[in-house]
Amino acid sequence: MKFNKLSQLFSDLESTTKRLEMIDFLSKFFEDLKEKEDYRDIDKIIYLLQGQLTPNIKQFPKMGLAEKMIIEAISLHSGINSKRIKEILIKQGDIGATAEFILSKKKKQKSLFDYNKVEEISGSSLEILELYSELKKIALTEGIGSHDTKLGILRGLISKCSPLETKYLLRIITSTLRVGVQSQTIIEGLTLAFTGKRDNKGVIERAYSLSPDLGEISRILVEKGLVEVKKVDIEYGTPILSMLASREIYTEFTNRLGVPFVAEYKLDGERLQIHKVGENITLFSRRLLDISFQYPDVCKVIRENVKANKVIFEGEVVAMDHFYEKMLPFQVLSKRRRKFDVEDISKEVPVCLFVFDLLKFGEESFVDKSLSFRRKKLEEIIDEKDELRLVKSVLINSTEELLSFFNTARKEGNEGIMAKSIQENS
DNA sequence: ACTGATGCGTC
DNA sequence: GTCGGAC
DNA sequence: GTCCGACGACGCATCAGT
Repeated sequence: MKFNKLSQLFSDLESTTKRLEMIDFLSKFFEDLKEKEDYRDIDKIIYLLQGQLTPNIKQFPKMGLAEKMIIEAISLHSGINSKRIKEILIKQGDIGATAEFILSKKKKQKSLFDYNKVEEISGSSLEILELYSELKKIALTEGIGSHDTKLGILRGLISKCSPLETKYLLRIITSTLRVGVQSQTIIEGLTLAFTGKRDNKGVIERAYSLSPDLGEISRILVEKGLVEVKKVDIEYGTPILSMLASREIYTEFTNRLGVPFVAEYKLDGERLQIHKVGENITLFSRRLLDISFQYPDVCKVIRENVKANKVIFEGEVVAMDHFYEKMLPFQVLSKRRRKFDVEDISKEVPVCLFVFDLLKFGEESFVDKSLSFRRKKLEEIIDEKDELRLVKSVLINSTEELLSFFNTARKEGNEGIMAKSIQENS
């Protein structure tokens, strides 16, 4: 598929704020692929729609280009100095629109002198595959001179793009595509186009949350059907999407959840999803980056104190004082977010992993098991240590109990508390 | 070898 | 992480 | 209530320029 077709979709999506209309644009676009049975680029199209090059679970580098660098690129390409471009940027509001504005002027001028380059001017020839491989090159370029190399590749791309295409190209590069759709809306569009019924959304949503690669899910859907999408399950080595909490006044907990419910400390640290396969420990961040290298001490304590050959679980890693008595605030932990001198800093800033959930044990998925069942299993398999504990969790029966739990939580340096329903399906 | 600008990812 | 807009 | 995007603080990595 040509990039101009995708650009047109971006443009359509951007033209409305109505979700239903966006879903309609998406499903029409997908139905067109369906008619032509042209699924070759489906995964790449999905990634680009998400404003990304690869799904988060692929540990692929970022572009390393953002607004300031793009201004340089536009400047080089158009001959307009960067100060002037910044002025236009303020007026236009975004870097993509700025480029579109400048280029459409320039190309008009150019066409007066150079009739031979009509194709270049219309910019309609760029294949998504080519765009994609060039973008990958930009992301993979590193080291001395990488700056210029990246800009060089980008200039090449811009010269093959129409102003409209350039607009979205630059937005993709700067991670500001913002056409109003993200995973949930894309899933709706896919569901409608390829299953005909919006009710099937849950199937795709579930598959995506357990294997967060929407490009791959789409491919399964179009090539093998919904039946195969249903079979997608949590796997070792593939991090699942994090369940996010929402903020609420804690006195509202009883109203919403009824009693009893479970309350846990909300810790001021960094969330980790841990995959243990034998001696092999992988730690994933909330955005599914593999950050195992950052916490060798955590990996070690898991290796030695989690009595399960294969297991996936979640916890919050928190900075501790040297006696492992007091939890320290997030800023202290953030010193651990580094690539070099990892061993030194891990001695300087000790941490404790507070485990709070179990996702898979052996070959058995725990994602649909009840909270108490998951907790019980965790208690069985984890030998608590200074550096590895289960998060404090209690059953709350009354407002009085809630109040006192909240107060102790705050006293001990927590951010607050988490409330979890004890219903089976949550 | 050092510094500032830029980019990135956590909360 | 928070916030607010659109639906 | 759901979804998306705009926003901020902080610390570290990388690279260009010197």
